[in-house]
This record gives sequence, structure tokens and C-alpha cells, in this order.
Amino acid sequence: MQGRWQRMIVHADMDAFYAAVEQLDDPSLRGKPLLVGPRSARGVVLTASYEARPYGVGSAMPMARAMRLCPDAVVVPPRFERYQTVSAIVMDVFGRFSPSVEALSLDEAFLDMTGSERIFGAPQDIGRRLKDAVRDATGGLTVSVGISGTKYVAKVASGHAKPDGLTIVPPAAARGWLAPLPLSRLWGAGGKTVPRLRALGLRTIGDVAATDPAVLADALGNVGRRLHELARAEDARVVESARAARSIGSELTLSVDTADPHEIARHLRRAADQVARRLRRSGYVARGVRVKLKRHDFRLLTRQRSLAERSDVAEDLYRVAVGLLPSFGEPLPQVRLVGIAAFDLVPAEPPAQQTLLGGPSRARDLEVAMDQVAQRFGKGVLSRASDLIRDRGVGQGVDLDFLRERRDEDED
DNA sequence: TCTGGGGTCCTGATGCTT
DNA sequence: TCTGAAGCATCAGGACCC
Repeated sequence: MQGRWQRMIVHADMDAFYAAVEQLDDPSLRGKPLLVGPRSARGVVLTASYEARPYGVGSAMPMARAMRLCPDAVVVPPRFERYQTVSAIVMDVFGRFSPSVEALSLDEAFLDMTGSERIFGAPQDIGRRLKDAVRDATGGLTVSVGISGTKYVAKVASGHAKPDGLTIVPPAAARGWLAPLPLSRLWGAGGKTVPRLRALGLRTIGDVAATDPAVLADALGNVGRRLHELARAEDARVVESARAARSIGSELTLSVDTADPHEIARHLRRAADQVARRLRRSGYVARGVRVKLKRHDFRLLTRQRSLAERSDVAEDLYRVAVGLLPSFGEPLPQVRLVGIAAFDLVPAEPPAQQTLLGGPSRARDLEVAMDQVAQRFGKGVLSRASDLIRDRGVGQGVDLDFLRERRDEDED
């Protein structure tokens, strides 16, 4: 029997989450190869169901290629709001097991379960109870669970026996357990770093652990030192339950490349609308705006600027963003992607206080009104509403009946 | 085969302040 | 007043993750 663990970290990772939710909601999809992702020509697979994976299909693969490999696959466009709803249920379950839950994305989280053996039993029991609770709460979704003494080992463990796995790695055994695993399982080593490790003659995580850290640092800088620690199962990072957002962004890959400044500005406008709405919804204001353009040859270009005043107003974000365009060169390069990110986020003042401090801008009033219109009439109408308000000039107000008609057109 | 959208973190260059 | 160094902030880009 293993002694009490100094730290017990659980990593829970939902299996093929988006695809599993689709199969849960639509029984006719169960047992079939399923790809969740946009049907657009330039789209990639977000999630492939386990039925599709034997065909060699996986996440981030271009949709066109996935369809060639698995022609019988059903393609379903993503429904992020639904995934968010299910994610909230799952995170709620995690919260019943530990007050310290760190969500990494919609479908995975760390739980600090240190000292909870008395309540929930041995690690094996904790894992089983967690899996059962998720299955019961969601109506049948499975989660893979890894349990160890550090975040990194717990994470590798959860991926070790997917789907529906449960892998326990006692801290004392962690380094030996990691040793035979391939370099690709090192968290933080990807398509650039793994080949550089190989060039040093390394093949496994154990090889990295046995290498002089000075050699790794020489080749990879700080990354090398960090990978050396991870390979030795040394990872002091704690589970952080309340992590503040650092940036909020929106970007879109265009169906056709363009260098037309008006076209690019139009996409910046759409992205600014989106980002501002999400800032308001999450209660942040931004102090800076970054514009991102991806050239036709995939080179990524970014330009950023601080805002004169912190803001969650699309007008403000857009004005700064469009002002940055000339710094990308004149004429603009042919681009395939346009995006905006708001950064340096700080919590917004409560609205009442903002009014006292000098009043919210007229543009903000309108944007908030548009949020409400969207809530009342559904999403499709929002872009129409933005256009309409702009056509008429800011301050003309919103004609709800007219918007209703426009929405009906939208839905046809 | 032809590469998404949402992020985080890190690094090197540069410019400002003391 | 000029100069250089140190420290810090900002910016652009790269790598990575899901």
C-alpha cells in the first residue's frame, strides 16, 4: 500500500468532447465516424469521433483531407454554445470533488485533491467516482482521468489510456513511468522542439531526464531547462482555480485571399464587434489592441497599440485597429486571415460608477442595446443591426420591428 | 496535403527613464 | 549638458496547446 501522497493532482480530459456531445444529442450519429468542423474549403477538423480515428483522421487535419481518408464520415458544424453548456455541467461535477479546479479549456481541467483520501478514498476510488459522476451528470459522456503528484504527470497519465481511461502514477514511480515515453509526450515540445531534441540524439523522455541540463539549455535556452525538469517529473506548478484572462480575440480565415483595405477593414469591424461583446460579457476592459494578419504564404504579421483610454467598445477597438493597417505596408499584402485581440485586460468598473465618472460613450450605449437586441431576436440579426445602425449614423436608435423583418430574411 | 480559432508564454529588439 | 549603464516597458514574432 502506497503511503499518503504529498500532493495529489487529478487531470480530467473529456473523450472526443465535441463529437461525443453531438452523438449524445443525436442518437443517429452514435457508432458512426463523425467529424466536427466547418464545411468550408479551408476548414480543419476540430474533433473526430473515435469511430473516425482508425481511418487516420485527427484534430487539426484539413477537412478536405479528412474526407478523402474517411469518405463515409458525417460532418457536423460545431455548436460552441452547446459545448459550453455541457462543459459547465462537467466543471460543476469537478467542483463537487475539489474547491481547487483549474479549467484548461472546455473539455479538460486539473483538480487538486491533496488530502481528500479520507472523504473519497484511495486515488483509484477517486478516479472511478469522478468518472461515474461525469457520466451520470451528462447522460453518458466519458472522461479519461490521470492522477499523480504533479500537473504534468497527471496530464500525461490522462492521455495514456483514452478513451474512458483511468491511470494512476504514484509520485515515487513517476520518473520511471515517464522514461520510456516518446519525446512527443513532453508538454511544451512540439513540431520545432522535438526535432531539435532528436538532433541531440535523444529519443525518449528518459533520455531527456538523463541529459546534462546545461546541454539542453545550450540548445534550447529556458525551454531546455524546463523540459529537463518535466522529464524528471519535477513540476511545482499549483492548481490555479481563478485565472484571469490575458487577452480576448477574434479572427477569421477568409474564403479568398485579399489585399483590399476596405475588405480587410470590414473584417476588422466584425472582429471588433465580437471582441467588444465578449469583453463586456466577461466584465473586462482592454488597454491595448493587436491586429493580426496572416499572409497568403502563412507568414504571421502583428501590430499592436495601446488605447488612449481603456475600453470595451467596438468603435474604439476598431478605430485603433484600422489605424494600424498602414504599418503593415502600403499596399497591404495579400492576406488569408484577419483578426483582432484585446490585451492588457483589467476588470471593468461597474456601469453605475462609469456613469458617475463621466458617462459611458454613446457608442457603448448603442452596443449594449445591440447585445440586448441580439438576445431578444437571436444572433443572426446582430450583424444586420450593426450595419443598420452604421448606415443611419450612430445615435439614430434601433427600429425593432424593422430588425424583426430583417431577422426573418436572415433565416430564410 | 495544405494547413482553424481560441488562447498562453517566452524571447529578442528597441526605446524610454533614471 | 552630455554620456553610458541599468532597469523597465513595449512591441513583434515564435512556439506551443486544445
